[in-house]
Amino acid sequence: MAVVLRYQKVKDYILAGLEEGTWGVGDKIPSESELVKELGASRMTVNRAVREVAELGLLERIPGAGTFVAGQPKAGQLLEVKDIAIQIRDAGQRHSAEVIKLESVKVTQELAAQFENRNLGDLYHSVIIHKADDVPVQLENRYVNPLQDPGFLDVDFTRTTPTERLIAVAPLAEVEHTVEAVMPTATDRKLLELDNHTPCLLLTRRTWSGGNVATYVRLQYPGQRFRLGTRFSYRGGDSDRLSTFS
Amino acid sequence: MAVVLRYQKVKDYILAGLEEGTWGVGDKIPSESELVKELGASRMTVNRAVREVAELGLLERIPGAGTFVAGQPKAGQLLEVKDIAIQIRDAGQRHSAEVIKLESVKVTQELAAQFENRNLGDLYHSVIIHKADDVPVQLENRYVNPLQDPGFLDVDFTRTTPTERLIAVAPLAEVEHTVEAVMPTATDRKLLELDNHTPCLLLTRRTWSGGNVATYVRLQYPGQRFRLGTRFSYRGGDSDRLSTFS
DNA sequence: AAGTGGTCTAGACCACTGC
DNA sequence: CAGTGGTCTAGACCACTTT
Repeated sequence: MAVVLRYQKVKDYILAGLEEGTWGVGDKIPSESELVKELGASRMTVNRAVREVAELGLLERIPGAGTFVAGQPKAGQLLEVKDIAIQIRDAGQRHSAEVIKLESVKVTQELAAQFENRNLGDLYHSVIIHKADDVPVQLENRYVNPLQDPGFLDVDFTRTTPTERLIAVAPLAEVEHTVEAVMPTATDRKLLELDNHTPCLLLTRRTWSGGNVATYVRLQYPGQRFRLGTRFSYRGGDSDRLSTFS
Repeated sequence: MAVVLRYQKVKDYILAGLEEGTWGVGDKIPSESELVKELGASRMTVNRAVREVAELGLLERIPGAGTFVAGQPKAGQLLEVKDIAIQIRDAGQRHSAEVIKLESVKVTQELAAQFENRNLGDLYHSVIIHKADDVPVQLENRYVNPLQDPGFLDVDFTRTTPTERLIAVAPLAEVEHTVEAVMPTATDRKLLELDNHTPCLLLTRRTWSGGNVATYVRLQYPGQRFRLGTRFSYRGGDSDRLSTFS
């Protein structure tokens, strides 16, 4: 028999009540001291349990007043974006990369905006096609702040990925993500070996390190060959990634 | 002066060390008892701090061995999907809904698969266009398990959203999300008032309640008018949603 | 004034790892 | 074996809300 953790028991008690509708949206659930009495755990333990359920977005805690069932729970985190090479290998396929560009470029107005107008000199620019079993699945278009990684242009990106490189070099402090649907440009279409009618998932990411924008990336995934997703359970806690190639 | 919480101080100490590169990827950070000595907090407090940083994906804890700097931190949660009506209102726009269909339908083979083969009778089906200031921004195509909400067909969805309704009726236990890029069908294109060349973001969601699939939804967002995103800071903890209409 | 959540402490026992 | 993280307790003080 598996030993059941005490704070997990308390969490289960609350989650069961929520699922069975013992308390409806907006209702007040038992206070910490009541749960201490009912369940025989210490207050620290009860507090941790309730705090963790609240972090899922299922409860709202109001100091001085009580703990209430939340109306609009977080839908659960979606799209945990991992390094593409790892994603491909996790799916049991062979990752390979083709370096299209690896160069220093002048800062355009758009790039200056993305990098928040710091008076930087040139930027490093890389364009890489990532393939799963020789089929293109991601077009990576990346701009890197040279201050964060002066040696970026000398790396062999058929052997390592820019993501891997930058994590080792510049520990990140902040991340911004955006997802949208786009039609690829003619050049991008050729690189991804697509026909005229296939839309792409465009994932844009900016990362900060030491107060500066470290990198600005545009990741394009062919709509037909790639899907991102998550399955999330409020009970188990751990979510499965469903990043799938189809 | 803001009072600094003790566990927050410990978190900041660790995060600062990670950001400044005091410890590199794979390195062992000070043990809990060392941090207790260095920072003068109790072990419970230190434990909470380290645990929370580890939950961000920045550290890996190995019982008996130590705490180590993780190689591939989670990129941060992306796309917190909220009810469309709230998203639109948060953006300062007026939400309106047009109900295209609200009916009972026979179960097709594809639907049976999505609902995991339970021998259900018919399913409820709704098609709704959500508009921001009278511009269509989401096409919601939803199937509902009648067992979860027998009264679904009688609701006036120009006044409330299906999401809002179902949260009140069927507390959810599990959520699955998928995102991909697609070209809308001719009918969908008309409903969304789009031209021939605009791709859509397709967000598919299934929710479970009491062991059964409660609802299966396909949400289509015109690529040009909608983007989803998040900005996430490891320090502050709270992330900003960037769901934007453009 | 009573109740609530938010935090913190100084101990404790356990299972596990590494030497 | 000593060190590590994982958990738990029984107190405590505080600021706040509700009555």
